[in-house]
Amino acid sequence: MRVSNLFGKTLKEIPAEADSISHQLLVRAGMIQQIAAGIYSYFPLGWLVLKKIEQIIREEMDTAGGQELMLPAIQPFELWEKSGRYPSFGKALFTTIDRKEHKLVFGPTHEEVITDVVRRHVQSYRDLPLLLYQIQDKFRDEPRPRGGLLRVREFIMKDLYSFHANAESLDKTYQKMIQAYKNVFARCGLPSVMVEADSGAIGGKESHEFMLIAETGEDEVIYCSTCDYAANVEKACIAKTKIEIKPQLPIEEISTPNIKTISDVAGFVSVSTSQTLKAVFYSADGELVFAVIRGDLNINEVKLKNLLKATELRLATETEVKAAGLVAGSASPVGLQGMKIVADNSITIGSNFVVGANKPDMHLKNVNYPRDFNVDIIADIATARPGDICTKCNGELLAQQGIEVGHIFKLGIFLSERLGASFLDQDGISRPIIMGCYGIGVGRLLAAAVEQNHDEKGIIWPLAIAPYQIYLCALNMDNPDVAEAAERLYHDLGNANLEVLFDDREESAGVKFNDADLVGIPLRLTISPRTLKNQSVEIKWRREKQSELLPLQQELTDKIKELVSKHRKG
RNA sequence: CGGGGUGUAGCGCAGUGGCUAGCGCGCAUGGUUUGGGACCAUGAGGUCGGUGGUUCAAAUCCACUCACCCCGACCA
Repeated sequence: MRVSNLFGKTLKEIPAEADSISHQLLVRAGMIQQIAAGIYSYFPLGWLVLKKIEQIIREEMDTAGGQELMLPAIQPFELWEKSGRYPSFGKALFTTIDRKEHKLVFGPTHEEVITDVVRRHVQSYRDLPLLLYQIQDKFRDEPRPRGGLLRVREFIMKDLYSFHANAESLDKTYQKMIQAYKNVFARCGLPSVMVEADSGAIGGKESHEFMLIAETGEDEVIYCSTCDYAANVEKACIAKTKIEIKPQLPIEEISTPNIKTISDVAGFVSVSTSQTLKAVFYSADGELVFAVIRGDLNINEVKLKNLLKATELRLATETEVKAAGLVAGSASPVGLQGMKIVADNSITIGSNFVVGANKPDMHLKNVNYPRDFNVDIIADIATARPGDICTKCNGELLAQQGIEVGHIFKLGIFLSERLGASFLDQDGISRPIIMGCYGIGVGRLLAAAVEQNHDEKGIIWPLAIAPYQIYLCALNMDNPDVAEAAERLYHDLGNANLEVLFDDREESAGVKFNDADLVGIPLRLTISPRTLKNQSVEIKWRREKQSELLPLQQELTDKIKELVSKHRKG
């Protein structure tokens, strides 16, 4: 492709709307353009990258036994009523009504449709297992799209759905997909980490996410400094520090004027925060819930939400708290009635706690569970933090920001049961099909690649997903010798099946070099009167500072081809 | 949905009631340049987000409204 013909212009200035690095660079490089909040067009350079990522994904899915198909973007709302997932998607589910007043959904994902497809075609265990995938546009009416391509409403996603006669078969495929995902990210040249994950609205039991580590990531990854444990903070478990259990002392009421926070209370009574209990109030689908946890820990709202099987969980408002007769800052599970109490299991690790007294400016000392209060549910609802202890090996946990680019789930049978997808087993008994699903956000992966690979000049594409492998930069195109040598090289490189973006514009060297750096093509070749004087071309990798001269001769294209393939392997 | 912000040329911005709405980038034409975003000259390009109001007079003041961005809520 010649730059003089390429659709899409580079920009010198940072677009006002773009905040994240990847958004700024992708717009400045002329790769994407926003048309509405969270809705983008892909221009040729951006689309080329996307197609390369898609191709790598396709090859890995095919290798893993997947078959690609295409599913409708618009789906009947009834499918979502049947699956029962309508409430958990809530307003993100984008619906419309056709001329016959029939309610339709723009697919936010395709489990419902694919299950319906499979339901009609699978009758026997002999038809299983089955791995079907699609790469296409989906739409979620996100409350707040942000960060350019990092969180959009219309997005391209690869989803593979697997169908099984038994759990072993699902396990086998799940492992295969883990390997396929690792291959995909490795082949893209993007280091990834796999972490244990919460399965969220999608449902299901076991679930893992694939993250690209980047400072700007929205997700927090907790990982162990010594073993291989890694989990999304939403899911991560910690070994709660043991505290010596002392003989239980009688409860004592103490005056604590104007003392509300845990650290103030602990300081006032001269105990560590781990000898206090913290109370937090939530509204779970409208019901007030009293959550209690040891004072040195924080509540993990995702764990709490899952535990309560709540669709909506938020902190209770001040008004709601007052109306329930609770005293913020001095609340206590002791003597509390008329509301659900959920406790973190840390309240059993410790003794003689300091808690609120349910009276203003008063606290209680020496409170012990279960001697002094009862709870409705006791479970792990604590948030992991860096510095906490790993449950697997007692190592120290650390945290990093990551961008979620893939998520895989063992769905089980809840969808196939609800949608009536069953098969006859060897004994002629009808059973629900066991399912798994495996997604990759293709556009987000592209953006995450930029977040991970850039410098102050622009993007630095990994070779495997770069829109072109080579940026051929001809300086002084009005010089016939330059023009001729550049045209010949462009032609030869093309014949050697190298992907070349040929900057044939009559622009100054600075403009061309800056554009080359901005667009981020891995290898730059420069031809100019200066290089021709030496019968050579200049060659420079985008990631490196140094350039070198290669002699302009017959073997040049072979030499470049070799460099490119060596770079790809290295 | 709550809080904050921004809408003026393709892009980035200036313009707080008064003449024909400006500047930079980009674009067009001509010329001089030519290894890290060159220079000179000339030129094209505007429903000032929209609607309604106040006024002799509105990009500018008021009301409503729409869009976009940021923080939070939310989020495979």
